[in-house]
Amino acid sequence: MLYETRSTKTKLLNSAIKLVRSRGYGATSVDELCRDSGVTKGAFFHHFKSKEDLAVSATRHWTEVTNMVFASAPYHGFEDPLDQLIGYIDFRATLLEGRALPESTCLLGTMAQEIYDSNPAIRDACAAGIITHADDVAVMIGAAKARHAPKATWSVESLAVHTQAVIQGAFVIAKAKNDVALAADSVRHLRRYVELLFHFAKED
Amino acid sequence: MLYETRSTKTKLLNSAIKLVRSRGYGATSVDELCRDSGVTKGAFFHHFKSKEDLAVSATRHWTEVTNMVFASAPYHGFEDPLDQLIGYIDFRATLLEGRALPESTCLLGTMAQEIYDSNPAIRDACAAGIITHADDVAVMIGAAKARHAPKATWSVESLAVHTQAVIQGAFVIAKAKNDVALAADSVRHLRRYVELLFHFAKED
DNA sequence: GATAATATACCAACTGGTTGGTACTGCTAT
DNA sequence: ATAGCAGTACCAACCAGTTGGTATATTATC
Repeated sequence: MLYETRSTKTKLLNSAIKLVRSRGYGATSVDELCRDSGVTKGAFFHHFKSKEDLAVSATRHWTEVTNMVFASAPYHGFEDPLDQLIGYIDFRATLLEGRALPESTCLLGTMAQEIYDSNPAIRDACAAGIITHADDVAVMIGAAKARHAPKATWSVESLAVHTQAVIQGAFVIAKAKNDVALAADSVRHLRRYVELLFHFAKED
Repeated sequence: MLYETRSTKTKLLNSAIKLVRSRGYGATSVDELCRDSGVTKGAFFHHFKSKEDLAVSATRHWTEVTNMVFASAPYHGFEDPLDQLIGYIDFRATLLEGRALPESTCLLGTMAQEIYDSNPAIRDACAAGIITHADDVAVMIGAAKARHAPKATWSVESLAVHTQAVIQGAFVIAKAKNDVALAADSVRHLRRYVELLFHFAKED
């Protein structure tokens, strides 16, 4: 086909992810988006009814892409769910290695932080993406708890959400100090927390 | 005095804190700032040479105000630095109670997330504020470590920064899900982490 | 299987409104 | 009276979104 509707749309979605991750939503203009993806403004508004619509679609696109990254990650190979969980955390740490800040951080957290009070549609789309991921983590945590810490009092869901909070917070600190290494530091603390949580449960 | 230069300036700073915390930096216009604080545009640019200048001043103002809040917090009364540290974390949790989201979250984290790649001046001002606070926490952690866990391998500074990362991340998640309670949840996990870290150190 | 009708993809120019910032004027305290 | 403060009017640049139109693709009709 000569009219590449799929590629025009994905080009815009990828530009949105790229630009919003470094400038934020508000500071990314439709014109910039068009320039970056080599698409005209007419084409933009043919595919998306508004800038907000693009943002919502971009969160979905982001969720799909990242889901694939995690689906093919090595930690799924471990038999013990606790090993999987620790493996997941380590995998998150490797995602921070040798990458520049804007390529390391999370689109969803960046946008949510900025628009949570003024744009419910985007905010909810971000929340959905984060929760989808947290639920995947919760499955590992649930299985690990059932096997290694059945009597522990902490909740599976709460710990899963906490893992995401730590990662999001690590990005904020890394951005403020302009240093990705700080994010890896916090992920290491998260790893230790999970280890302590299970190590401790095994003792009694 | 009739020309209240101090109050005009502080009115603008307070409006900046209020509006930026809910809309973000980019989406907060100079006109809105003026409207909210009942100040004219001429007065605005008399006191601040640019919108960016206001933002940098606002981070300093924010740091001063929050420093005073923490300085007068109850946890300083404890003799044992570990009690102080746990008390600090609990105090952070109480700051989340019964407050709406925009009044609970951190100006510095919100701004840093948004402008880190496009506005170094504001970014550095945010980092400075966060680090100032992390350093205060590091003092407690250092004293607690010296008394209760002198042989522990984790670094005082790294843990201090991590406490701030967790709190920042808690805000991001709370914003995405539009629920302050989620932030308190993560702060509780942070408390447990610190407890485990010290409890564990005491055992060997 | 040619043709007409319709739907989709795209484009450049433009619109009304907003942006951060400026120029200039007037007020008020000392 | 003069220096610092506040008010009004304004600007060029930019914003998201619309316009009227063309080019390509798909489908319906014969």
